[in-house]
Amino acid sequence: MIVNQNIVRMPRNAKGKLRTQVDGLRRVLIENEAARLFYENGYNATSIDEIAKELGVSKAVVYQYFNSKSELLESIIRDAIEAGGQFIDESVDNNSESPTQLLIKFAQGLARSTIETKYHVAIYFREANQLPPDRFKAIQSERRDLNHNVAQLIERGIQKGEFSVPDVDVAARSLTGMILWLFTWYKEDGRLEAKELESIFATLALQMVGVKINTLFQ
Amino acid sequence: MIVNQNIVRMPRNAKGKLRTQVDGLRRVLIENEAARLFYENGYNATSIDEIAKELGVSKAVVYQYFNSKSELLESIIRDAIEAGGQFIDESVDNNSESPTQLLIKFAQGLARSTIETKYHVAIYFREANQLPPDRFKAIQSERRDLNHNVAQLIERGIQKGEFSVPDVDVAARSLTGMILWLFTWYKEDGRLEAKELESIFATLALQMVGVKINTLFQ
DNA sequence: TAAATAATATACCGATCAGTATTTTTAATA
DNA sequence: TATTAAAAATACTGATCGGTATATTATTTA
Repeated sequence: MIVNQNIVRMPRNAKGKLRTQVDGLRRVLIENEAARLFYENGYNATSIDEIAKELGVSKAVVYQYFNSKSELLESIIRDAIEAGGQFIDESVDNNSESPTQLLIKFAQGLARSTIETKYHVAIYFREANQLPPDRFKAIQSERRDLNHNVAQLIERGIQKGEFSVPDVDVAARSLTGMILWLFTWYKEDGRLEAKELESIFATLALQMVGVKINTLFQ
Repeated sequence: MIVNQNIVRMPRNAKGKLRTQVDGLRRVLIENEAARLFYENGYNATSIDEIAKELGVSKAVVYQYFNSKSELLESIIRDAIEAGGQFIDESVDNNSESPTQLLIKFAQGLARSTIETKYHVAIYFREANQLPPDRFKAIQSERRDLNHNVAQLIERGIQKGEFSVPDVDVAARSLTGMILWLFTWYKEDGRLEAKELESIFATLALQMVGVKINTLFQ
């Protein structure tokens, strides 16, 4: 969630529902600013003071919403996983569409999500091991699940005679990797629009899993 | 260069050629230990004292071989780029082999190199922006060159009617990205041998660039 | 074996920073 | 307007660390 607005002082009369909304908004603003700074300067090289200063507040405010620096990091990483994971989750229980159709949706969705949450994704892959060991392990297992689901999609495509790959697991990792790789090179002001990139990745994904052209129009 | 040996005290009678060799070996040993620790704990979270301690020496020894912590980081990153870049360099001036053959060699070579220098590659992508700005820019431009060369190879494949991709530049980035992605998941004790992985990536690469099966046997 | 010096270890300095305790400011309300 | 308490700023602490200056150890050689 990107909100183009400065953080404001919390009004004392914010009660009940309004209180919850204001709290939620401020939490998001803090997290997004932290994400920007972690992305640009690195997690360890960014101080809480710096984040607060960018928001025009003191670090006491940051500590009202996050109990520690690592909690802030974990929140950013969880957002990245959730944003990227939703598209494969949607396909895993979908039996009405063909694996080819589901793969197209997945590639497009993951590309779009990676572009939209580029900072979060980059921080996930660069800084996840800065989390406390138990939190890091929790994150890792969620990632395995995601990969498992992509592999399952490819597997079904093979069974239906639509796909052909030399190794399902490596193909699944390569597929997600090639799209997530966007976070290392995507620039807002680049040659291609997000929409065009989505379409390009869908095609590359289909080619990678060896889709038979004739199944596209059957 | 991985050397399975502890760092030793520099003998005072090491002169001339021997001196150079001992110096070189110790430099490599320090760099590799630093790479392991940077990989596992992060650049900023690793102290020079820690690196020295792992090697059984004091940090004064580290500072004999590297003038600063960032110089150590730059050396690791340069090694990663050189290791990965050599395979595309080899193909760029090669006109005797077909783009298909060159792509196979590139995919295999990059996969092998990524596996062998996994720590270095990971550090490159995670920590490069911790370098001083001018050093970081120098590194970035070398990476652009690599991508340019891969794009050129794909371009030639298209001209010869062997490949077909929706966008040359995105295909080039996706190709290298999918293979480099290995650094995020490859484990020494995994299901597949390095040799098998090389072969799998060669096939996935060919499929990704839409190689026509008939050109493989023509 | 003593002098000399290369190699290395130790001690130290200044700066940074996460997290917390204390003080100040703000604004609702009586 | 005075009181009160929530919200935020400020001040502070203990620990870490890059880099350097000084001290110590080892080894060659006279």
